[in-house]
Amino acid sequence: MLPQRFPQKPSAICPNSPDIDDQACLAVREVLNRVGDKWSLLIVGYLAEGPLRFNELRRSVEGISQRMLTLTLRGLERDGLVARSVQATTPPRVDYALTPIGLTLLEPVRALVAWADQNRVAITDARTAFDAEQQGQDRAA
Amino acid sequence: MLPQRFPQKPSAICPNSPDIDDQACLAVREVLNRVGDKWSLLIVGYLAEGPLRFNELRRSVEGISQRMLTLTLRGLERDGLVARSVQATTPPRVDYALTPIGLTLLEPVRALVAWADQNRVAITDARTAFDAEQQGQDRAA
DNA sequence: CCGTATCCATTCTGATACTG
DNA sequence: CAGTATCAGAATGGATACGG
Repeated sequence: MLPQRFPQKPSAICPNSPDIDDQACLAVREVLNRVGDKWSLLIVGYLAEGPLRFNELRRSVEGISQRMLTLTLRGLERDGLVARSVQATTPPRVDYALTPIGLTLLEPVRALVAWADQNRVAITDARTAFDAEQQGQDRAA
Repeated sequence: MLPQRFPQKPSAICPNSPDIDDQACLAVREVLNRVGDKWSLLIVGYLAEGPLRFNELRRSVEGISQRMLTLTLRGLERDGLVARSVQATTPPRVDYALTPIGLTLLEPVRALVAWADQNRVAITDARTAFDAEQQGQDRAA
């Protein structure tokens, strides 16, 4: 409802429909932020095959620290993408599983991953070419 | 070819096909890293409607600093997603446009954005509920 | 087993000032 | 107009130690 000095919106990010406002833009970026961090997608990927316990995830996601696993799981749980269930046995057993929403996330994520996979060679080549050209520029100067 | 202590791979991130190796996993995460940063998708979104000059982008992408616009554009250019064309007039005119690869990125990105848009309310609600529950936990302790 | 707390290094980002 | 350089603060991530 606030006056917009820059009413133009990026079609890829926020479809130009009347009921998509700046709030949606922000929400989209927040979601992308979560999904784009270092571990979230990897964890969602592992959970796609079924629930896993904390230390099972820790062993699966090679290289992740305990701290980051906890933090990332909390984030996913907070957003309602992952469910945490505790059985108060000794020792305690904690399972993590995708929620229904978490499951639906899998589809667009897979599309993006497929794109990344299809274009990774082209991207690597582009990087190499770009870096080589930069080198040349520096020498020319 | 190296022995893998953890051969299991996240299906969402790395499809379990024989010719997708750990390199692909890394490449995918690199791509996701680029796409997941603060400004890239926003810029790709604006360029989806056609080429734009540097300062046109600056005015469109509200809140971006000159520095970050430069850096993000360089990154996208390096990855071959955006093309930079200079006309050496005075003052110089520099146009940025999506490359063919950049254009193909738009489709999976739109799918993710659509998901984010469809689920943003649920996610916001989940966050509120989670935070409220955390508050309760703190008080209970 | 499943965390939390603390500390530290690295990276990212924005503000500002300056150049061809 | 289209950048680059420099600096400071914020955010991110890892290592380690400790607690329920």
